[in-house]
Amino acid sequence: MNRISEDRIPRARVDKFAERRAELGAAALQTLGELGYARTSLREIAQNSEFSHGVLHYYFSDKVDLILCSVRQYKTRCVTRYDVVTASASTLEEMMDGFINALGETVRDEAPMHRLWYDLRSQALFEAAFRDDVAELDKNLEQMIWRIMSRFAELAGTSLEVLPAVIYAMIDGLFQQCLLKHVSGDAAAIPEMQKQVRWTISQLIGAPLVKGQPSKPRRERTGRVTVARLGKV
Amino acid sequence: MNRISEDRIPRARVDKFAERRAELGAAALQTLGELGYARTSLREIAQNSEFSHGVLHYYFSDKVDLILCSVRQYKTRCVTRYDVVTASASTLEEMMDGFINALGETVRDEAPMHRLWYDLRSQALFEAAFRDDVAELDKNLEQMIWRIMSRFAELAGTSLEVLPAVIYAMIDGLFQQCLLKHVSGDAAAIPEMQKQVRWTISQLIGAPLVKGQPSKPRRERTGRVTVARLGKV
DNA sequence: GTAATTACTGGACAAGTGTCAAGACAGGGT
DNA sequence: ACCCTGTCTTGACACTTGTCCAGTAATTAC
Repeated sequence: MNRISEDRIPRARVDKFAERRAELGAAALQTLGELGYARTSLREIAQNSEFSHGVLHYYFSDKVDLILCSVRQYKTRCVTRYDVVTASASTLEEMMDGFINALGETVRDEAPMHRLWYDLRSQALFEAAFRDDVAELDKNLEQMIWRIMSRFAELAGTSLEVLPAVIYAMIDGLFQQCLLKHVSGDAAAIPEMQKQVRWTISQLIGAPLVKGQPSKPRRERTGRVTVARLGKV
Repeated sequence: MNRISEDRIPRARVDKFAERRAELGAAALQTLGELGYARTSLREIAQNSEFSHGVLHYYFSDKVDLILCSVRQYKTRCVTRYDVVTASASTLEEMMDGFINALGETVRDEAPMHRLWYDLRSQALFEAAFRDDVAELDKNLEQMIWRIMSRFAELAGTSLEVLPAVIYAMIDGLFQQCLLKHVSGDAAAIPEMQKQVRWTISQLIGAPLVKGQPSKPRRERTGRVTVARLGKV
């Protein structure tokens, strides 16, 4: 019989049940990161675990239940990813280097997990069942970025003149651009993104951290108006 | 026999062939916008056209060929979406209102097309076949945003101190956040996004267009540092 | 007109999908 | 010894998928 529809279960069994759910959720997470949502099947997930495909319907009511479970695991793993940097840095330079390095490492080492996140966020645009979890995770990520930027401002002795949603959009957008280039084989994607983020943050907190950066970047003609351009970093 | 593998075809037939490809590509575009990539099948696409499912393999070598064709159609439709605003505006206020309104209308009227775009961009993170087209479209969108922002700067008599990729990331990120909220039924999503974009652009060009906006936004405690917050707009 | 080529249909195919259920296997309690 | 209960496997189901093809209708060439 299916356990998930029951109640009145001894405490120890509940733990073991939840444990196995987490185990299968991890297998789902791995598979989704490798193949993407559109190409992930239950049998493929089971093959990435040590069980057969039938067990999935013993621990999960259906496919959506399983995927939501794995998304929630991803969430807890992800939203505190950079808090250690925030906590340990005591100077602006240390903070900047730590954050930039952590960003680069994330793209390099955890590309599958993050492309999965972007995939699921897109799925939420079509599938209502994903929206609540995606919205909550998105909010948590925005808050994480906001904590980091607040720490930057604190270390710089300034205050942030920008909305949390805007900063999040910026960092997230640059990260996403970088991720696509990175998985496309562009080796320069990560340092380029790091340069952009470094430059952007230094602009936001009004304290140029970019060495050799002129206060007014040199200009060149682009279309009908003279535009700023990133100097040598 | 399959036409697409042949050559030496009269000029008139080539046109008609391309015409039907475009027609079927449009049907694919509509279907993808409604269902998303993961749930779109060839039979579903054919049902949104006036032909049977078999015809798709007469005009397209396979599913990827068809989808790429539809993506390229989307591209040409999309990348000049806001150029009319840029061209017609002669004052900063006019430009701002025009752009903000156009953004809102896009979310309201063309949500399916744009969630499809985000879906396909996510697919490109997994499927190499999509990467070239997605990268090119992404670049064109960045340039479109850059043209708009350049026009803003021109009208404001200032120059932009920010990278094209960063502005694009910002606008795109805010748009994406808004789109998710909008399809989730949040009626405030569009005006909220419009407020954010208006505020952001006015910050970037150093000319506050937000009526009643104090030069220094009022502060409140959030966590460990005093942070800026959006004033009444 | 007829013949040839193009355009399209509808059904078939194998492979893969989510879902489910009957049974196997273990372990403990009685 | 037995049954009972929680786990897990195996195989099946109804269905969908992309792909292909024999055959037909429509169009063009002559």
